Amino acid sequence: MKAPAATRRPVRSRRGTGQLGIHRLGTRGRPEESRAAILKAAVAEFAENGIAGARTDTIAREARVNKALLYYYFKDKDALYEAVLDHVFSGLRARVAPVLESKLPPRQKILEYLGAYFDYIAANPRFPRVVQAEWMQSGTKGSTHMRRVAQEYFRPIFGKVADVLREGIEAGEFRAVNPMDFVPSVVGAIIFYFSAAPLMKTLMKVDPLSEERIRERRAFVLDFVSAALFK
Amino acid sequence: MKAPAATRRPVRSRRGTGQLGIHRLGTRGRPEESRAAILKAAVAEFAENGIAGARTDTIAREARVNKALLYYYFKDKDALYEAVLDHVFSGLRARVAPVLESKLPPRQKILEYLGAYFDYIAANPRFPRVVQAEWMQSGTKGSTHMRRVAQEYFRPIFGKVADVLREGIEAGEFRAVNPMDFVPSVVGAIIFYFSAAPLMKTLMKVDPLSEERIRERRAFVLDFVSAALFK
DNA sequence: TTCATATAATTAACCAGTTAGTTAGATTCT
DNA sequence: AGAATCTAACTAACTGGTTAATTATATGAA
Repeated sequence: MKAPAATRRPVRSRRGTGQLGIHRLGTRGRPEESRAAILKAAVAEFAENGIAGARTDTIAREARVNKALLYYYFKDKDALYEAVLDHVFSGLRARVAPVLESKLPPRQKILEYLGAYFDYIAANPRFPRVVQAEWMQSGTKGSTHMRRVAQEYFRPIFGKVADVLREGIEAGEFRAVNPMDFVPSVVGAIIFYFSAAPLMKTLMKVDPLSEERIRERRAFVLDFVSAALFK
Repeated sequence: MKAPAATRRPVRSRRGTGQLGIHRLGTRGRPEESRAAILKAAVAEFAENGIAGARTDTIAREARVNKALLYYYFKDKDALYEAVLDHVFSGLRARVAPVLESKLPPRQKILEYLGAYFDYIAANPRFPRVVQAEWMQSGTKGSTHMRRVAQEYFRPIFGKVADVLREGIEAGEFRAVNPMDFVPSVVGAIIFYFSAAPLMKTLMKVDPLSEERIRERRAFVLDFVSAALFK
């Protein structure tokens, strides 16, 4: 049976979340905030569930915004993910590039680079997971924006690190390492700790993400790489 | 004209897809093979698309088996994934545990351990991705079998590596490292290279997975860790 | 040897729940 | 008024999982 069509009355304004108090972002909210809230919620959701596992409904709900607004700001789920990637990597580049462009001597430059990298990840421990979600897609599949991200962020940074290494090696300060080996090794060491943290937590007494532990970890990474790279 | 019916010789084994050569797995084929084919296809699919992104239809198709058969052998998608995890980790343990239980002196033992680990991953470069898919789920979510896998595989191996480290440190051969730092660092260095390989491929000339490159990479990892750990 | 029966292996067809994305409009700001 | 921001309600397509039937093999009684 269908309801009498005539009854369809103009809904009027029955707005508000239903919850009181909480001033929602929609309806006259600063659009910047809405967009930012969506992006932030997306980071969390993609990190937690991967690309395919992320739910746009959840992202919208978590951002306290109607799902359609999400599609107002972002073309589709994939574009949203792309925006998340850009957010993550532009942040990383912002911390790391200045160091690599500075005039420090090779030793310090490498150490500062590692430190900056580490600090950025430590401040955003969810990021490695967001990124790994992308790598998984990048096998045979097209993954167009994977390539873009690589070009835009990785290549220049990689190039600069390679330069520093060459410099240090030529100066006789570094052992002869291939950047293609060195970079993924140190990045892997930095990133892996954080992406494995939840798992580690289940089998150690220590909280792997406690402030104190992170300090210790940072010192270890710098020392470990120093010992491995410096002559 | 049709051949005289009398010639109808006992068909014997006409199992075959209709395609020649390829004896299909279905229709009363050796069940072992079917199960194995499903598992193999599942590894590939999970590695490529993550847990949520993996399609049971695709797995079945790729295994040349009806989807219902997949559910005949495995309770559900999650159980299948669990089986994949067991497959991967029991393989790893099989290579690594004997080394750690041997009577080698600490130095060699660590090197052999790293080598065995590396070789296993190198022989199965998809595995890291399968595992990372799981870690992503393990945030706030229950991820019951994550804990199980950690208990069953990681803890014992971790414990043994920690023992070797302690031994080496006490003997004055190793620098004093916390296993909680050392293990994720080296594992990260090993794994990361392979999970990042597709991405690296897009921005280097060299194929990061070529046999020659892998040999080089292996040597690097052993050397790098040696320099960082040994006094 | 032969035929009936049980059981393991396998499949085609289906379905109910989910989810990305849309539509048509409502508010608010300038 | 007009553009920008925002929403409730809706839908087309997909996907995990099920069901009922089918085929092949083994077993055992006659």
